[in-house]
Amino acid sequence: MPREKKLTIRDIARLAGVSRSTVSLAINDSPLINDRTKAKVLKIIEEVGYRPNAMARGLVSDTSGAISVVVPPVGHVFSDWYFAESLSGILDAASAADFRVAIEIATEDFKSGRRAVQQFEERRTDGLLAVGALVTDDYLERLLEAGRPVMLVNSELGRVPAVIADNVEGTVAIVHHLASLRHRAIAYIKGLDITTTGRHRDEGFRKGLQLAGLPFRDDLTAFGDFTEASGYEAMGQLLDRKPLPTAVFAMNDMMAIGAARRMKEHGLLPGRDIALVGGDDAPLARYVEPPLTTLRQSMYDLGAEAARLLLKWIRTKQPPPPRTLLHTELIIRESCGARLASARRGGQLR
Amino acid sequence: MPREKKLTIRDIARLAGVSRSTVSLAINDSPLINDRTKAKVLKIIEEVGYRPNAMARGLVSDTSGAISVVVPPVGHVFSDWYFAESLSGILDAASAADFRVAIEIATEDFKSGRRAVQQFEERRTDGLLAVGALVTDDYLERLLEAGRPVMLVNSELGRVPAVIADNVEGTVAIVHHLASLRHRAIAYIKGLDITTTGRHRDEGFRKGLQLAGLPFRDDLTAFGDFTEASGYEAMGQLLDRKPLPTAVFAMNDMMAIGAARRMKEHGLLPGRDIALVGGDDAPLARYVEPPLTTLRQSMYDLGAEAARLLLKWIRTKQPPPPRTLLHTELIIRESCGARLASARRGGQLR
DNA sequence: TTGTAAGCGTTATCAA
DNA sequence: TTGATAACGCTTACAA
Repeated sequence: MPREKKLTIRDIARLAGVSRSTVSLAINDSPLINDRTKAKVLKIIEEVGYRPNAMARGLVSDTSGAISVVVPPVGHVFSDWYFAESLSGILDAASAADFRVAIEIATEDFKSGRRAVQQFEERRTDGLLAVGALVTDDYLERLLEAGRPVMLVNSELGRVPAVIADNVEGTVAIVHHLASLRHRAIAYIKGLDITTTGRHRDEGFRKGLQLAGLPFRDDLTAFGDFTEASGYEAMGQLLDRKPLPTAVFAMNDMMAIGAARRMKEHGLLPGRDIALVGGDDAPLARYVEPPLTTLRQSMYDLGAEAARLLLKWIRTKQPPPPRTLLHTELIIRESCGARLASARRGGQLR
Repeated sequence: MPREKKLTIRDIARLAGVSRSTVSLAINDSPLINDRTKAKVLKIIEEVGYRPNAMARGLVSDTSGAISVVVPPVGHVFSDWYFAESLSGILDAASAADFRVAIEIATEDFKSGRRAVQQFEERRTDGLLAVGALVTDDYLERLLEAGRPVMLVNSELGRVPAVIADNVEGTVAIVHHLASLRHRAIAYIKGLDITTTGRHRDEGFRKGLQLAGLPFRDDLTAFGDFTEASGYEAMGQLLDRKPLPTAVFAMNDMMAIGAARRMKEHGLLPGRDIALVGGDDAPLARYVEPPLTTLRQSMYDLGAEAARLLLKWIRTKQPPPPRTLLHTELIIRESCGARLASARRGGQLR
């Protein structure tokens, strides 16, 4: 069992026969140091396996070399893949810049501001990234006002810089697609108004109808809360309408999946008897039957881009632009793959 | 914009009219300090919103107050939910103990040992938790030998302490269940040998057959790599067997889902014509058709328990027991819900 | 019970 | 180009 070696910069200085400050210059690749001296010092550092103490460095530089990612508490409307994918993007971008990533849970305690502010005041973090923040999370705005580097991943909140998916444009594309399939009566399963994504999809849906020359129909609108169960319930209401809508847009995939279950219980097969579109491109979307047409927003890309902007902000002290939009992509699968006319002929999909 | 206040222990000392060390004693709730003095100091700290600099504290105490979680690089055999659930458990347990959690990606660079060791040598982390480590990740053993607190979540590796699900017992229960449904010819879709979970399920499957008095049949064994596609392929091979097996055990859910797809293409409905069991209880398992019978191992519990043991290790300097087993649970759903006899009568499930 | 002073391991300033 | 030396903000003997 190798004994706990605890090398410091003094040891290196002694071994190299130079002073501590010379070692420091070598470590930090300063132009003030002679190449020969630097090489000699670095060689010794390599040999003995010395690593500078991050705490001591941080104490002097007043930085931590870490950013925090705030995630919603478990049980939130965003399911795991959403968080996991954005975290992957954040991790990759941060690691590339040699930053560490710490995770924080957005408990009420944290959001009340106390704990969030503390992370900065204790110099534990250099910046903060909020994934899946709600429009009610105003603690982020307070951090921003206090001059802290704070960014949002796929949500909007006051003047806090954000990287978001262009769900308005994407949902317009959904309606356009349905309209091009000759659908005139498009039902709508709307989610909650607390997420930016939801609000943008609502905006896009209405805009899309307008562009297609279709009216927004309250009688074809039902409400859910982003869960599978709420989609099932909402679809139940829509099935009472006469005549039935020929297409349904559910604001997210889980509600769409719930709606599909209700449709099938009612003897209607999505994609053959009725068109169904969701949103998110959750992993599940391609496995349900029939596979779900949906709107893909790459959470990985959103997370990575947000991390890059945050790190640049930390480095340069210059805040990024308030909004960075990333494209969404309409993923067409069997749940609305066929034209309405051919669907009516009862053609088997898949 | 409130200006950047940067309070130090000196400011508090001055405001409270005491010395810096007295403030320190108050912060750390020392018994050496007078209650009145402590109250006075803490009141001022509260009022002005002072927070001790974590770097300075860490420099003195030689601890970071953070643990690292090492996760496999994206694209690994474990899908996102696996990581996301265990991370949730780890986060909850660590937060409860007022520890922070930093994420590291197990890149080759990291695993080579250099980066992993550096995290400790730079005093950035007090302990390390590896989720989904492979049996080839021997850098963890080297860390352990160097006296670092290191634990495994649901894998085994040398003498590194681990918290794992009892997949042997669980898989025995699967075979027992199938045998009790009168299945005698149980086909087997085996995954890779690089995961502990896989090896334990293999062990449990063989043990289960033995207990049921059934032979292990090479001719009913096919191989996959834990992916949906590989399950699909493996099932294709098994469908060539005459007579067909009446039941199939796939080592994990994704392979089982692939197998189900192949069965259906072949005109066989899992749960009616053939019994199918997977493993993991992935979120997807309950949404596929028919819903999949599977073996649940709570990754949340495994993560939380591992974090608790790691933190205790850090606190007490006493390593935990080498193995902590957590129970698995057989989740019976439609894919093998009926007895073979009734299934043969063609009864509609669900 | 409180205060003084000596570190902790770096970086930065300023002479040499 | 290099080497003393003074911060950085805190904890902890040791003294008072």
